[in-house]
Amino acid sequence: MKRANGKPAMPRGRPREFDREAALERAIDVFWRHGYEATSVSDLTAAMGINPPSLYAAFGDKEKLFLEAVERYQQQRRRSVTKVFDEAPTAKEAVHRVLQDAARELACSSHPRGCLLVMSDTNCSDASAHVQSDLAQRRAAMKASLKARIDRGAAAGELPRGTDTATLAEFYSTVFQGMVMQARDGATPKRLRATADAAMRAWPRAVKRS
Amino acid sequence: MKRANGKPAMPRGRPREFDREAALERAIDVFWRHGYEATSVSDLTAAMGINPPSLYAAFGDKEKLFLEAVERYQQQRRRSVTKVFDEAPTAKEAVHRVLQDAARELACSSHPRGCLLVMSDTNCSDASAHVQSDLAQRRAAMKASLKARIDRGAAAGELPRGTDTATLAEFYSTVFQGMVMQARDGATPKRLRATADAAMRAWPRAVKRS
DNA sequence: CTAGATCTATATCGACCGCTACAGTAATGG
DNA sequence: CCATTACTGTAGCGGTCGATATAGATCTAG
Repeated sequence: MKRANGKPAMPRGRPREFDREAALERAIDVFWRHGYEATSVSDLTAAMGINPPSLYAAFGDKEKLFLEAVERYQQQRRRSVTKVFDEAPTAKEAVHRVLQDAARELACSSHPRGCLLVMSDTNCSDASAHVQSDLAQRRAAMKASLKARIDRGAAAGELPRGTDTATLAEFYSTVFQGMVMQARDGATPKRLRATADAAMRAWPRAVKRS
Repeated sequence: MKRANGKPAMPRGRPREFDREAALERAIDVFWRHGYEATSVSDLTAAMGINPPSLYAAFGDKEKLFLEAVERYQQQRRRSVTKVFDEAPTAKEAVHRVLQDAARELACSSHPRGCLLVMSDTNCSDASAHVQSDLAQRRAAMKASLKARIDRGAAAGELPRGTDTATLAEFYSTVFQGMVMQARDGATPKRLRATADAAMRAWPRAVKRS
């Protein structure tokens, strides 16, 4: 609820001293590294450079902070994927480029390995069921957007008649999630890239027409 | 340190009242469901039907209990996979059958979804680094045994010359781990099977010789 | 039967969890 | 200036964590 017009219209009282967005970025990094449950509020406040009351005033509680971190994280990823989906001339090339980008990003040294949406998926108690279902929805949405891009390619005649695009989307989602785990286990970008290239050999080939 | 000779040679003192192996099976189930860190000793004692001192006397501590559970779990899986590797006539069929078995087992209703070796992989703090490295070694061993089977097929001339068997093994390990995550997200055995079949289309084809 | 060992169950231990009450401080609008 | 507001850091809430001290019960060895 920041100001959006020309006038300052500062909120009353003493303004916040820390940068909310910068703090959120720090929180993303910690959650990315350790997941939701394994990250303590102490870890967060230490990394964000603030005290617990400031965290709770600015973000609500640990769960709201996590969900906001996930939303921000995913906005950035979605932008990148959407760009590839739009620019790639064919569905096959779109999928290939997304996997290649993943191979580079999942083991990039400038941020934690793996994917924030997957990092909190396992090793969780019943207490975080609400968070789990939110993450599951987001993963399902990713799969759906992948299927939509493949369907677009199918409509353009890029795929053999009767190709099961749902299965195809599910397969490449599976490969992506597997690559996340491989990255967690120390796979290099080069190894991940080789895996991505191997996966593309499963793309349906047009039956020879003669 | 049980007796191994003919004589009873009972250990001194009051014998344990609960069945150690049955309790371990219960522990496997709980760890399988929630992973290592997210499982509390209270969860374990409740499921095993024993009290904390009995657990610590019989298994050492939570970490030793987990490692023993993992070892027992993996022995069973290894036996199944080894059988398939030995019986399948070709490497391709071996890999296909392992993935098909996984599709059935990962979403089987008679036990928790997913794979115990993967369930504790994410969402973990630095405190369990020792456990993490143990699990990573086991996953690496699985990948190595897969590569060994593929190499055997390559030696038998089943694969095109110059095929990168390491990449092939890594790709199918990636698919398996991805299937684990899909199973966690509610994929049915039928959907997993479709994904496994899709993955087999990436198997190298012999170049036409004309 | 006694001595010794190890089981059982209860009742904690200190440490940390997510979270907040409190007091002091600093910036605002009027 | 004052009154209001919401920040700041400290200190601590009830609860749970992994792990144990303790005491009584129950087994074997001699």
